[in-house]
Amino acid sequence: MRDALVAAAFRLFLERGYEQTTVDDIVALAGVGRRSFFRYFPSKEDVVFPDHERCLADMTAFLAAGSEDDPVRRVCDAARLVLLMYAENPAFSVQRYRLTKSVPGLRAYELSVVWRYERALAGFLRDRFAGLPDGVLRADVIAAAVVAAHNNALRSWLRSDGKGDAEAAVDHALGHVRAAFGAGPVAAAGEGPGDVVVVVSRRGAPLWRVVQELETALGRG
Amino acid sequence: MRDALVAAAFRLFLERGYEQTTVDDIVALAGVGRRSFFRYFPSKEDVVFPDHERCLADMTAFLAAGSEDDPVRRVCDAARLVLLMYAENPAFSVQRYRLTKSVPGLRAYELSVVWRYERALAGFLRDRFAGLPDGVLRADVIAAAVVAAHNNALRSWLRSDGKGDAEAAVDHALGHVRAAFGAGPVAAAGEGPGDVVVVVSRRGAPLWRVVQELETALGRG
DNA sequence: GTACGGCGTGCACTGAGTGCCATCAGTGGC
DNA sequence: GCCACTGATGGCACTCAGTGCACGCCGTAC
Repeated sequence: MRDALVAAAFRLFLERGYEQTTVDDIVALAGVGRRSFFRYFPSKEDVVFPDHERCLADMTAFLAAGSEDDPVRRVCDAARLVLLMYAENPAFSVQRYRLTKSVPGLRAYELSVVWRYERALAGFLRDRFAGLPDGVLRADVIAAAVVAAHNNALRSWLRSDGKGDAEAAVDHALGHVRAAFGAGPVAAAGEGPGDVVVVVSRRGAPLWRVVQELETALGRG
Repeated sequence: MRDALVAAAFRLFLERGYEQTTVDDIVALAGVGRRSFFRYFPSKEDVVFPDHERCLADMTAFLAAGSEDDPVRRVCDAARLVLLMYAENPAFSVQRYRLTKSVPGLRAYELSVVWRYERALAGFLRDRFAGLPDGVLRADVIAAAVVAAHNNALRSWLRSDGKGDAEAAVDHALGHVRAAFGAGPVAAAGEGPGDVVVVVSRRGAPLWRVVQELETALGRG
């Protein structure tokens, strides 16, 4: 029933446009009652993004489950889950992309979906950075950067009709973020019994990362 | 007339909530015709953000006007314009913040407004980075980071009822972004013999002192 | 058979947003 | 004084998304 509604909706959206299609048209084509539509989709916009709810749950679970040394890497991996969802069904994703690009209402709705992903990532980072100076700020900024990089790669893949290697593009884009925020000092040696800590860093490395490494080395993580 | 509508709308929104207030209620209180409301505000949500259109135009003009050596600095300055708009009328901004925080529909609308700011910043950076490798990606990521940092500072200022120094908070937040992205990738990669910094610290040394030393060593006073 | 809970459906209603036309003030030309 | 013209406003009717409610259908338990 859900699938039938989605199929009918997309057929009409592509045929005559999103705003020119009423919910009555959709349910008529799908052969179900109008009231049932709103049982499966809280709004007309939701039928365009039928799988984001599940994907968001997957991401939340992924973040809650594993723990890695580098939270930035973990968050990048979480973002990749979204790409995988899009890549599961390239034809559908490309159609939807064209739709959302041209309909302001859908673009606004997509923003709120992306926002929820971003908040999930930021929440994870906030926990990891708790106690660090400006931890919340860093978490928010890194989450925004990860989402922006991911979306940049995703959108160019969608613009090319799903041709090309989406995973490689996203990896490349996220690599930039990790270079800016994730790759900190080359080394930090402070684990030994002595009372001296040595940190080696490249010039231009992000200060936050250096400080984080320092704190760990100094025993304040 | 615009102002009268905004005033009436906010009075009712605060009194009985956004969703419990109909457009008819607003125009009745303002003493104007219902049709006139939609002449001034394309939707009920727009009355909550009556000055963003102007602010967006200001930002676009600001970006189009001046040219500075460092595009990242320019973009950060542009973001400050938004803060200034909020700071112009702290009481109103705080009220609106409470409203948008608690009403999902308004939060979604705000996202689309923020998105337009972000696209303005990203567009500026895309022009400046045109031709550079991954220029578009870099532009999008930096714009997102700037917006996230700005919003982080802005929101904590709003949460504190407009007490405290908003400008300082935003400057601090944007400083982090400029620290991460201000020095371009070429400089960050480091060339020449002096691109490695070694810091030696005693365990138990005050962290702020270590950071101070680091900043000096990394060339970021 | 009967009671019950879940699912789909029809109906009526609210409220946002729009198109169309009437009204009215201000303005310039004659 | 009179007449067009223009722009801002108001009123009215309409579409359509979304909701609350109650009804019917069906499979299961007892």
